[in-house]
Amino acid sequence: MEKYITEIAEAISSYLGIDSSEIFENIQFTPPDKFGDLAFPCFPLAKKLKKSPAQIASDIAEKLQLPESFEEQRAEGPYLNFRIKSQVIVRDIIGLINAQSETYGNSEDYNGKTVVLDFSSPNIAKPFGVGHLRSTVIGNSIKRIFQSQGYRPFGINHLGDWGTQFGKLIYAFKRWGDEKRLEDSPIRELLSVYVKFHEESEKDSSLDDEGRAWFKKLEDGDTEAVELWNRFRKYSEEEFQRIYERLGIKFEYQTGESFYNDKMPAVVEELEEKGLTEVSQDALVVNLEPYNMPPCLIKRKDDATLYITRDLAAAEYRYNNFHFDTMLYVVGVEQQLHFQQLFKVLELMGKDWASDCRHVEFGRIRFEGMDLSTRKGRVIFLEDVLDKARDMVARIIEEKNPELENKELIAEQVGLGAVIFEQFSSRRGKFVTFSWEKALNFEGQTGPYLQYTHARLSSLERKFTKQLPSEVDYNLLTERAEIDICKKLGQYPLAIKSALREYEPFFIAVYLLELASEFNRYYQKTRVLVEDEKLAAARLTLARAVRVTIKNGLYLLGISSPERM
RNA sequence: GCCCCCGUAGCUCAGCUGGAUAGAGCAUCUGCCUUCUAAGCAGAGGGCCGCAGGUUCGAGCCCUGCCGGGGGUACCA
Repeated sequence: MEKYITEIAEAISSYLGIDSSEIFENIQFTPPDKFGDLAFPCFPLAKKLKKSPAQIASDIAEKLQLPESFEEQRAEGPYLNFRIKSQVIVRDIIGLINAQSETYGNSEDYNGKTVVLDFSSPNIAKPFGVGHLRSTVIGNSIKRIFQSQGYRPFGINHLGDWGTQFGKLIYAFKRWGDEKRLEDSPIRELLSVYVKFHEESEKDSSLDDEGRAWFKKLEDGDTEAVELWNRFRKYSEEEFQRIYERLGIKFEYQTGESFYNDKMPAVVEELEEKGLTEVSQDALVVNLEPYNMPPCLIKRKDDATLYITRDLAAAEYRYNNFHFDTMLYVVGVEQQLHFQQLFKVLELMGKDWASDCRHVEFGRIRFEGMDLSTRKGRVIFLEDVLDKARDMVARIIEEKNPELENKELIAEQVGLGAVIFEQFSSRRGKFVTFSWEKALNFEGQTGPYLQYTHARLSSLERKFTKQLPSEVDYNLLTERAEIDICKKLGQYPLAIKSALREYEPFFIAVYLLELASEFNRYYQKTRVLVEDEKLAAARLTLARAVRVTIKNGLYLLGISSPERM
């Protein structure tokens, strides 16, 4: 599609003597079914040329040499509209998708660049709840999107394996925990003592000091504390690993916060050397008042470190080791201030790469109007959600397609498709309310809808038993719907580019739904495998282009595309 | 108190750097399975785009105020 926009931009540019990139920016898609395909609104030129937009449009329309891929240009009020030659677009797009297949949509725009993504990052010793799903799934998708455009990605699972909460947990386990229960069901036992701790600390705030004291011991290497912490960590990692495997997610690094323990003193020293720190209320802070922010706490009054201290060390370490061009933190909005402080302190330290760091924030998952809260024990285990989705799909398969092979595998893939896709059903900044009804919906704008479309198209290809002619005659695709589908297919690379620009996988989800829906409308009333073999071949090629594009797009979202379901 | 985000159809959300008649899905109602998977398709109803001003040739989108909701705000992450 970009190719055509460029053609127009260059033609108008040489006609008017204006920079073509400026025109390129202004060219837009027309509202569907009217006014051709691409439009150039003439409003911005009105002042410069001292003529009305409508006048400018008709002037250009009359005199401009029609760019070669177009069959028509006309002025419609203040808009100059262009219609692409349908044979050209059909040949170009289907030809391209056929040739590129699995790589359609990929580009080398960012070859040689490196991106670091900090995502998922659950806290150890706590269950992996639906709350963690968002960062995990969004981060994974952004990673794939960046990779598809040439970036070399480093996905880092910055496990929350350090901090005061572990002091609390150690204290709580020593006081209320049970060895046997820990052996049998580690995460549930840890959750239960953690919840107990927060119940009790409501009544007796001295418990918080106990927790802090145990964290201090842990940081100082106390044997008992370290031994318990190690066990908590081991149990959690086993649980997480199981879930990541199910979701098909891999990290280049699983370096949690504790990894940076020995790297913090250097950062603290550097801050002090650069004169950025001061002691306030017995704590070591960086004063950020000039920037309208509360002070950034580097060390507590008992000398123990804080979250941000570890993040500073981590950022420095990552820059030194990966030399990233961009670093993305896929973390909830509620940590916005934390990241503003982090980036500001890095900037004050003179790290010029601070401006390459970005907080990709997303809205939290709520449950029935309330926030999920680990502290209060309000958790929905992600595994339970995935299991339920899988079982529900299995039931539907039993009902609709009992002959299906590999039922369990496909039920799992489709269940995951539903749960994952739901995370892309609105912009990432939105808060989402978890409901079983939505998570287990397989109709309408859902993952299974796309997977189903893909499966039907796969089946179509299986049913075409004849040999595809080596030269498919694209000129046979003359129906309006067929040409429109090609135009839509051509927009796929643009959807990826805007998804990348705004760290917004949602754009790809929307695009795929539009594509699938447009194709399904066509497919409902037009038979593909017709008697006329040449026509059948041409339509089948179109169908395959749609299937491949859906599959590629679903991959970028982290969803698999079964061929039968 | 201060800072940030949100308010569009009954519900959940789109609406690209302001641009051509505000769009989907769910839910409700009505049709379509002797032909490529009905997890599909077609159709219907449903909107002072929170309220009030302002900027502009043009505002759901930008600015100001107000109302309503959410989040953050020094020893949690």
